[in-house]
Amino acid sequence: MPATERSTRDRLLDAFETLLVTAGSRAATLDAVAAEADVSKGGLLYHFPSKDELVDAMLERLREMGAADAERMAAAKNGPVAYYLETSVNNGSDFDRALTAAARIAQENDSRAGAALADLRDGWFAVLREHLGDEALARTIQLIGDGLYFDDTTGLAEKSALKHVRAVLKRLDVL
Amino acid sequence: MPATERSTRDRLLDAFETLLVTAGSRAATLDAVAAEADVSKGGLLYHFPSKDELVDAMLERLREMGAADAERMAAAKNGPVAYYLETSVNNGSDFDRALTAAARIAQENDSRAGAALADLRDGWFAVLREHLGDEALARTIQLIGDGLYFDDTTGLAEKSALKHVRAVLKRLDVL
DNA sequence: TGAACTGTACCGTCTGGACGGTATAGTTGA
DNA sequence: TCAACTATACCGTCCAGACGGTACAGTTCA
Repeated sequence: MPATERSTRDRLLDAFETLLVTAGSRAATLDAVAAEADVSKGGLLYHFPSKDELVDAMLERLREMGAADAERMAAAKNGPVAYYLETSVNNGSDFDRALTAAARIAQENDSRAGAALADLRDGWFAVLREHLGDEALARTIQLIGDGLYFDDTTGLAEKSALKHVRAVLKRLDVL
Repeated sequence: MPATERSTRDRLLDAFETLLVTAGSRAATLDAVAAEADVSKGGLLYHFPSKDELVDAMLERLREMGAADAERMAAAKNGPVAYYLETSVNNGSDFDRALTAAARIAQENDSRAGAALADLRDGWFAVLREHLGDEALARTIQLIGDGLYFDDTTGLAEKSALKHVRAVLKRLDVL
């Protein structure tokens, strides 16, 4: 196991996420995932004996990334709110991709994915609420973040959205 | 076309939407749609010769509902903002179902569905902006609506979210 | 030391079922 | 009579998953 390269296992999870994000869950077949990762189907099934376990592994990796993100948010230089809003718009990061992939699966009524997303959201909200000391404001900012994220993932993001949000939050003395 | 009952055509579109919303696009097969609507598969294909035309008809019906909704919003008794926020949370209405169904399809990278959703959003934004005379505020409120909608459709809506948003918007003298 | 063996990491093929769509013959009610 | 269906059979394709290999790096032990 050389530490220098991305492992086959990770490459398979990357490929699964990429297909979910760029083409939807219908297109994320085992064959397609294997091809995207340049691995044979047999190789994929060696690492993940079923599609279900592929999903589980993806969500597990997402949870790890989410916990790390909440920590970075709490310690962010310009404060948690600015960090949260900036990271709510899609940067093309691994974390964004994992998040969007999980949302795709959640929409197929997968309770595991729904639970993972809920836990991530709870983590962010805890930081916002702790920092602001104001539940109404924390909830509202979280909704704005959700809106930014939703617009991005549905491909209809308004470029100036973040600028407008900042202007309004300044009126509320939050930024 | 008797006005007293829902036509078979409408029942088929209803069934298609219901399956998309409750089980995701993978589950919305032609067989499943026909069964949900209590129509034979042949009957379904009589009305919609292909799945593509079923999608087109659904989006067309959505656009009609959307235009009517924007009109109601502009003329709402308590103002467009209150109307917009209230209708951003899922009421289980036909319109909500159609909207969510279209979002499901849009996420499978269907450009028709994406365009339909974009047009709906543009309609709402025009009303918000006209009423508020403030682009930053209009964009922010639209983002909050998007957030409310997103949370509902991913099954993790916070019950008190609307109340909190109202409190914050009052501080901004919007409500 | 080196033959026998073990475990890990794959590859390529096959099967059974589901899905979209076609076809066609028959039924029902205005 | 004719539009609006029902019912059933079928076809080609795609997909999840099972299966039987292969390659090869270590380990064991006589």
